[in-house]
Amino acid sequence: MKYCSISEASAQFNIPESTLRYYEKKGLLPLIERDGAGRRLFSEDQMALLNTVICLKNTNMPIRGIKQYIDWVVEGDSTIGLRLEMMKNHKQTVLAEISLMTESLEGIDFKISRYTKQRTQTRSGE
Amino acid sequence: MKYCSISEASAQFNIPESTLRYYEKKGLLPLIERDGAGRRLFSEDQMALLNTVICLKNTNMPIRGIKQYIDWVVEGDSTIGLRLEMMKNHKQTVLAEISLMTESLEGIDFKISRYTKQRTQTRSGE
DNA sequence: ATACGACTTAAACCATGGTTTAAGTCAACA
DNA sequence: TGTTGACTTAAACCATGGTTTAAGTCGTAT
Repeated sequence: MKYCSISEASAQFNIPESTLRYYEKKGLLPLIERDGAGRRLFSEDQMALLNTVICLKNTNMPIRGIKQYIDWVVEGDSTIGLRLEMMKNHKQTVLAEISLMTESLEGIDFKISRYTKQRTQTRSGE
Repeated sequence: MKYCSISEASAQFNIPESTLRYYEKKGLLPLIERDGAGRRLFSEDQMALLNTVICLKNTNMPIRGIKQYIDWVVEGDSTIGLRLEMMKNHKQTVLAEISLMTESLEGIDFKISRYTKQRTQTRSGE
């Protein structure tokens, strides 16, 4: 099993070391081992878990939601039902967010096309 | 021309009155008129502008970005080129955000399908 | 005329998600 | 052996985006 230092984990996920320490403190990266000098060792399992944390973060799940999920992962198989329900709910939340952004983007596209015309024709408006 | 009170604007866009006041204070809603008692009057133009502000907010443009845009709107036609450039850039930012979310959603879908199987079969894993 | 509801302000407060700082430890290399 | 670089901690600090509070004003219905 290969281990990563915090700087390697930071580089691989392009996340500041300070953020990784913050995530550990918040309970998003539990059970991280240490070497003899107290330095963090990220196992492959931890790197996979970090990847999951980042997926959830990328989809705007709040820290305490991610923590709940991680707590359930640590708790074991008995929480699979809860995790499944959480992921299904989260997926719906994310799809709604994407829809809202996509819809709002139409308003932006409308401005782009209006401004594109106006720039050459010299007209007025908001 | 019909005018809206702050409570009507709040209801129409489903935004708290406190947030509308905050936006005005931040310069996102300039030139809002007042009645004899000092109460805000939202004209149709202001409601249209508020709609634009909300579009930009829905797509996660920071307040100071929205303010810059609004400042340019107020400044007039000479800023159409700047506004066009801003909206084009913003569109790319939004598309990138949507891509990241969509991509991260795949990791979530993977968990959903794994957990769905595991729930009936009793297996182990993260 | 008075009480109510809707509005006003400035300022304080809050949550979220980090980032930065200060002081210190340790391993390895010159 | 001593200095350098990577790491450690706790705590302070910061930005963003509001929300809440306190105190007061106005118009209208009773």
